[in-house]
Amino acid sequence: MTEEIKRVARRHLATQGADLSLRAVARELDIVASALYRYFPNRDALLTALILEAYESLAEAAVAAEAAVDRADGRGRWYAVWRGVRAWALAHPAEYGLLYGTPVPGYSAPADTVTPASAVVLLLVRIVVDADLGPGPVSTPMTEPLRADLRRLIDEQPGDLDENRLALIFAGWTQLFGLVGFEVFGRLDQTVTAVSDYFDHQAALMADLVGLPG
Amino acid sequence: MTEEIKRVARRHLATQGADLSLRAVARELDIVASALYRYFPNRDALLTALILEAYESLAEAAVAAEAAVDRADGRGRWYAVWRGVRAWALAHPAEYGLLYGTPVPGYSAPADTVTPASAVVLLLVRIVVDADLGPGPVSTPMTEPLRADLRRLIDEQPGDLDENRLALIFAGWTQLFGLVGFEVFGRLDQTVTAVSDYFDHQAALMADLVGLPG
DNA sequence: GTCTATAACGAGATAGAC
DNA sequence: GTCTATCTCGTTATAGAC
Repeated sequence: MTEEIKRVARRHLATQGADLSLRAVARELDIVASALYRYFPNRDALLTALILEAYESLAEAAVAAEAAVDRADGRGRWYAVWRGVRAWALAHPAEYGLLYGTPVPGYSAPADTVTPASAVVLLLVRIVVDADLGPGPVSTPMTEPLRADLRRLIDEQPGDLDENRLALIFAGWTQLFGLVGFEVFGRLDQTVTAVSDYFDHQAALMADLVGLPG
Repeated sequence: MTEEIKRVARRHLATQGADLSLRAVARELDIVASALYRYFPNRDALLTALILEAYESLAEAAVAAEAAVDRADGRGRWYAVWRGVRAWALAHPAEYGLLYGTPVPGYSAPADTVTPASAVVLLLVRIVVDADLGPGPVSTPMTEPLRADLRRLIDEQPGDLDENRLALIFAGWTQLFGLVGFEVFGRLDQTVTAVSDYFDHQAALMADLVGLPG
């Protein structure tokens, strides 16, 4: 039954936009709204469940796309993650909005969502680590607090990576979700028409910036 | 009176998150909620007015920040726009969400919002044009449809610019709003603590990528 | 015990009559 | 401008069915 509720709620999100109505979900299940409270203590709990599911779904899509590429082809893996994230977002725009759009008013994400939220960027990090590029170029000096932040993140991960390279990966990560957000939220509509080409081209630009050979 | 309503609504957006309650606005104005319909046909019309105002406010902030820098200092002007956009977004998070977050369900932005929405990217373009960098590096080949898109955009603008350079500027533009979105929507919270330093560093990385000297 | 329905509260957007 | 009425919503207390 919990699964059934989530399934319907997910579909409502997909068709109706960010508004999720408990009453509408219950109506479709031929159930009264208050009956939902047997399965979820409140609306936020249902939202949290949907958010966690969405993070996992996105991560699965990205991992699956990336896994289909030859391990030695770092640039191919990079492109695969980018395209995988974009394809998932276009197929699940409302869920994408839930994850990366305006936070739901009055809703604060529990701490459990931090780990699944970082799956994609970790994938990008792994690709670059596998490429074994050596220390990154010191294009711009870092302040000490920033360097400490990045070192801390590097220490949590296996493999060889320095702060400069990580900053470049983060640029790629921000670019990826910035671009997908622009497209999903319609902010590209009157500007670029060849969106797929544009996306691929930007993916290549950022792969260059990160230093992936190819 | 219309101005009064907008003023109060803007303040409500700023303090209360994305939820805009007509009743709350009316309550504060000591009138009844339905009286608002004398000035705005519905909630969406009020939203449209707020969105247009927000675009203008953001553009003004960016222009003002950029105007304070020596015309010859391209990199300084680039940084000023980035910091100006970030400062505005942090000061007006709900309005930022209105402009760049999840689209309001059932609300579609009228065409009037296209021009004010492009003010910031035009500012970035102008800075790069003023730097007179010559043709950009052909880092990655473009498809013909993409090249046509970019040429069309270039033709709408004065100055000397080629497609490759414009693609790099767009990367900077996406990066800027991706980064600001991450911060405003709290997606950076458990990752980077020295956010200002991180932001400045990314601004420098993208200025390098675009080719601004300094 | 476990689930569901009924009814209610307070909040909201909106339409129409005055 | 107001007031009233109708619709939505999340949520809870309570009562009843299996």
